[in-house]
Amino acid sequence: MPELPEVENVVRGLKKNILNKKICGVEVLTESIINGDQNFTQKVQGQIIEDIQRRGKYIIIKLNQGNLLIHLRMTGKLLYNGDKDKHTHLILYLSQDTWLSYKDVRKFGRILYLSDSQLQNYLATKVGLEPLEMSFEEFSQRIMKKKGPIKKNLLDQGVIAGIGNIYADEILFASGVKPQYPTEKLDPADLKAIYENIKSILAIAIEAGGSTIRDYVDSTGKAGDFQNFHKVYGRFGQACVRCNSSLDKTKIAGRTTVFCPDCQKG
DNA sequence: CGTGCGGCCTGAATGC
DNA sequence: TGCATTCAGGCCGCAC
Repeated sequence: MPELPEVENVVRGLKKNILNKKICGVEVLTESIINGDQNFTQKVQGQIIEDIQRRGKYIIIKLNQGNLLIHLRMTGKLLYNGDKDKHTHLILYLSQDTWLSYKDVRKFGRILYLSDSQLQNYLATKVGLEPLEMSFEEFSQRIMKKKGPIKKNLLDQGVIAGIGNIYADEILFASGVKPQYPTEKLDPADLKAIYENIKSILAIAIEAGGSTIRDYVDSTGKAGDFQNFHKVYGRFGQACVRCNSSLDKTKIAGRTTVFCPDCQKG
């Protein structure tokens, strides 16, 4: 499930391979992936790929006119020169006999063509702070406007963009705060710890190539390593690496949540 | 306006 | 063994 570190690795891979290439042809195999946009091919064909950026969990491919806004959701993959199979939904044929394909077993992901103003509007209304760039003041101001379980608010993309289920649990374990701990009760030391761990865990995960749980790979087909360093995600019932207690499990905001009942406060 | 939940999807894992 | 059910979790849209 691609979160910020995985998406960042996809973007880095794409930058090596598709920058400045021309989109010579478009093959739409599954209409729902482009939200049924009947003019998609016409809008994209012939354009040059000028830049590739990440914003939260979104990939933005900047064209000479307009943008592709891509979200991989759970099982989406953008592959450079990848093979075509029954889960391939879109192929962009590029210059120099290369191609970029979109593969997605569950078809949750989306690839939308947006003008510059549409893109700016979309990001401004839906996507919150960029975790690797936010200041402590920005973070604490935003998060303290929220109530309820801290994990729920770390997952809220309108507050901070890019944290999903894996990294939320890992960040809160490292911070010594239970995922269900009420946001409004966090003291300054908790906030500081959570802030620092957001930055450090995401940065380390990026350098490890992200986490591969089932099938995440970057645009060159390479899996990540960070799953080998998870301390709570996927470790329900196993021993806490800090205090040796048995890790507990619950549901928060509809998601499986693993935490240590003894060395996380709350 | 905010909140919570069903729907979207498929394949792997689990239950009987 | 085989069939049915559950689970995985991001985000949208809708009901309240």
